[in-house]
Amino acid sequence: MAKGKRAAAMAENRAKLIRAAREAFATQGYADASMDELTAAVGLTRGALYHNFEDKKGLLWAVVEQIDGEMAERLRIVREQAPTLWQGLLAEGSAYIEMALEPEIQRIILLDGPAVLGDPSKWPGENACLDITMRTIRALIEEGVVKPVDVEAAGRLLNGAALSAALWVAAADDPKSVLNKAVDAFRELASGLLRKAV
Amino acid sequence: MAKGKRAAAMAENRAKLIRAAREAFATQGYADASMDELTAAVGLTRGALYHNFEDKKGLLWAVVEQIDGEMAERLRIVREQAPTLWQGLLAEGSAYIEMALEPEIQRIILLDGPAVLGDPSKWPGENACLDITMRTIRALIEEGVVKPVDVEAAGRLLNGAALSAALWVAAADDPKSVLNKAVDAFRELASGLLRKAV
DNA sequence: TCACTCACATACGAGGCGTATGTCAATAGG
DNA sequence: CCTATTGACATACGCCTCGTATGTGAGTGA
Repeated sequence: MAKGKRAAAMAENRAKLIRAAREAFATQGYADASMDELTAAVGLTRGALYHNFEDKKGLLWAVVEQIDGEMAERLRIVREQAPTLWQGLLAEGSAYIEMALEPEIQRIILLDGPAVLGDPSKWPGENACLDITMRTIRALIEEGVVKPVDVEAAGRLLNGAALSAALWVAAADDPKSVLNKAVDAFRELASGLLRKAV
Repeated sequence: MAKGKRAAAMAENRAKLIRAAREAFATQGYADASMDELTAAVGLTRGALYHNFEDKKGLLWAVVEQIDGEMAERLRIVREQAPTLWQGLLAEGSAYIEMALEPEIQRIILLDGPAVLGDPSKWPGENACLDITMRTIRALIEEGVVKPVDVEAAGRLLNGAALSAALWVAAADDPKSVLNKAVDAFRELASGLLRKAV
């Protein structure tokens, strides 16, 4: 029964490397993160890295997948706690904007990810955040609350608006007041999807 | 009067390097563009590069400034040709989406630029595109066509939506039909800013 | 004509990535 | 219980790239 000993150790090391990579990529950026330092920080060498992952890019893939999954889960919870679908959509947008304030998400998911791995919409897990937004919009159209727009188009543009807002807020000198303006503007834009004005 | 001989040659070489950099950065991406190859392609060495620009990043700055200026000029023309301000705003958005189809703009301005140089809103020239959008929105508010929203917030979110749409279109298998959907959705979202629905 | 400047080339060192090779513990089989 | 094999990881090497320090020759002013 001592069969899983090596597999367990390997999973442990994979997790350690991903944890270290999240830290390094978030603080130094992908390009400036040294694989030697990163692996040494958790008591390993680059040997472990190239054995567990394809290459440096492969490690970024793993990190991105993990963070993306966490974000999707958080958005799901926010949406489900809202009293109506429409308010859920708005809450999702706000939550997304606020999440992008976190340096880890901002740097890895919003900046380096697209630059290194290409268009996020083609990431495996298919950008779980977008998926959730689209599902909500589809339901709202069926409810008759939202105009019969193209679901994917609306979802992507809403996400893009939220993303832009997030980057703006993150770079602002006074994030708090800017955050309010951004969320307000997001709601105004989103209301353009409504069948009739509120 | 043969005073400008060296200065003229220098300006020439600067231009050549920027041209080569636009080509290299657009096709290979910033990280994978070799400065040796890039300079050799125009008959120079890295010596010229580090003399004319601060470093590799400095060359990217120069390229970004040039492209940004061109984009702003194109958007200005589009806006001025529209019959009304509101239609000008929509036309700007569409034009922006279409511009992001160009690999050069997509790769350099939308992907590598933010990742390497940081938040575009803090670029010198202050992101001329955004500036134009904001001016238009301000005018529309004064006309009473648009709700009294925060100008910067609305401008940024609109730009973000357009950018997202552009990346989507660029990565699509069928850019043409996707472009239509994207532009439609953009108009719907933008209409959320209107004082009364159209 | 001569000294000086400066735009650019050349030479050098440091560091990073990817791969080929080595090593030792964990398993499987007899 | 002993041995062979696997596989996870470490070590060592080569190649490339960036940035800088130094060299050089054409242009410039007196």
